[in-house]
Amino acid sequence: MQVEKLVAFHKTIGDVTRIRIISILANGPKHGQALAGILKLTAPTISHHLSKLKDINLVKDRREKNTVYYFLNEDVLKHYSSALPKMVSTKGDSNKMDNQKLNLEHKKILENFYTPDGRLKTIPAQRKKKMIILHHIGSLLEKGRKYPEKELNEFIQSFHDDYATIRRELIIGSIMYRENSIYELNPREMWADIV
Amino acid sequence: MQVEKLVAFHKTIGDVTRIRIISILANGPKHGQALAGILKLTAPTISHHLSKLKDINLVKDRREKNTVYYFLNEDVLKHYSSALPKMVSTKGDSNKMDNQKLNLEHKKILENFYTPDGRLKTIPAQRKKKMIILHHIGSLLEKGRKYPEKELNEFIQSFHDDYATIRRELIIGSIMYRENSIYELNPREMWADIV
DNA sequence: CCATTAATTAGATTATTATCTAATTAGATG
DNA sequence: CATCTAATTAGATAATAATCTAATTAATGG
Repeated sequence: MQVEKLVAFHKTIGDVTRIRIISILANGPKHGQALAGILKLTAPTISHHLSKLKDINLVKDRREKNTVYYFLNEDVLKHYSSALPKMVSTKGDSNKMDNQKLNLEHKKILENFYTPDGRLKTIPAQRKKKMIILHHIGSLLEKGRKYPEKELNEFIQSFHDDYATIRRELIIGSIMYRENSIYELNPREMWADIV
Repeated sequence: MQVEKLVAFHKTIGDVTRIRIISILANGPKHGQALAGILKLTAPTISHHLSKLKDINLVKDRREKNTVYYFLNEDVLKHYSSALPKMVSTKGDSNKMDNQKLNLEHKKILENFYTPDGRLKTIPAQRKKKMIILHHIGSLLEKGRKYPEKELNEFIQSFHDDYATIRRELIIGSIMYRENSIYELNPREMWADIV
């Protein structure tokens, strides 16, 4: 999924007239004049909106004699509507834990070291616990993305003020690698292209 | 569900920067500076977008010391994302038939009198069949909405050219009622406010 | 070929909005 | 109280887009 398409979908849906058109077409195909009549808009305006809806493949048309019937492609609607919620629950902390059936021990450790706001209380001293935390932080970075050191610092700082230590640990634990002060994560996460 | 809210939701989501913010917040809370750093935008710009996201309740915040943490309200995301697909499958002809376990006889009658495009071939002469067709047309109108006669004509005309007859039949069959040339349907359909 | 009807395109207007800089507010801390 | 940092607000600019009228294209039917 490219972000642009997802954005285009929502941008197209985010208009009262187009939502009304979708709502009408949900009852079955209609031709342009009918839509214009129901919505009290001119034909060119309807044409304009239909063209946008066709751009994202949400509406298809079929000519019959002189008039063109427009109808919904429900698959597109379902596909893009579910994209964001799916992303959030795949990517989000707690849900991901559930998905991966992360064992309770890990769960507890994360809960113990994080405030409810997602900040680290302290950096675990125990190696095992520390690795769990580091992997977790890593899981929140984006695969394939190159992070300048300054940017990585800022990111880590949203968890803990001692970003230097954590940054070093990420390298030592080989969760990230560095090249000319540019940091990158090992591939793990989907949705890399969004952030 | 008011249309305005649904539109506002999609309009808000339909922006690259805001999608990216959502994607970031899917990993857990972040503060404004962090977002600005990651997205390489200024603080006021981030503030602007967060304010829009807060308007639709998709993002909440909590102050901690001097910095404000923003986090996603996933319920809102799921709620509004599912609204349109739900509407389409509830409202759409074939699906509604399935839902209501409309018996095969009705189904056949509807199929016999409708073209695949949703236009009426003829008005059934048999009373029973006529009522099935009329109820079906009524089911495509919106509960609680007042239809001026002209508008109702246009709507009916998208099914059949003889709108006068059908309009009269809708009244006789008490599917609609009229007051000062304003027509209204008996409550039946959800999503009344969209079309 | 001409007339009709439906749909699209062109062009103009108006409204909305994403982004920036500069100024302001709000807390925290020395 | 003075200072620092984070966030918001104000105001400006430039881009996008919704809608209309007028003109054009497409297909049908006599």
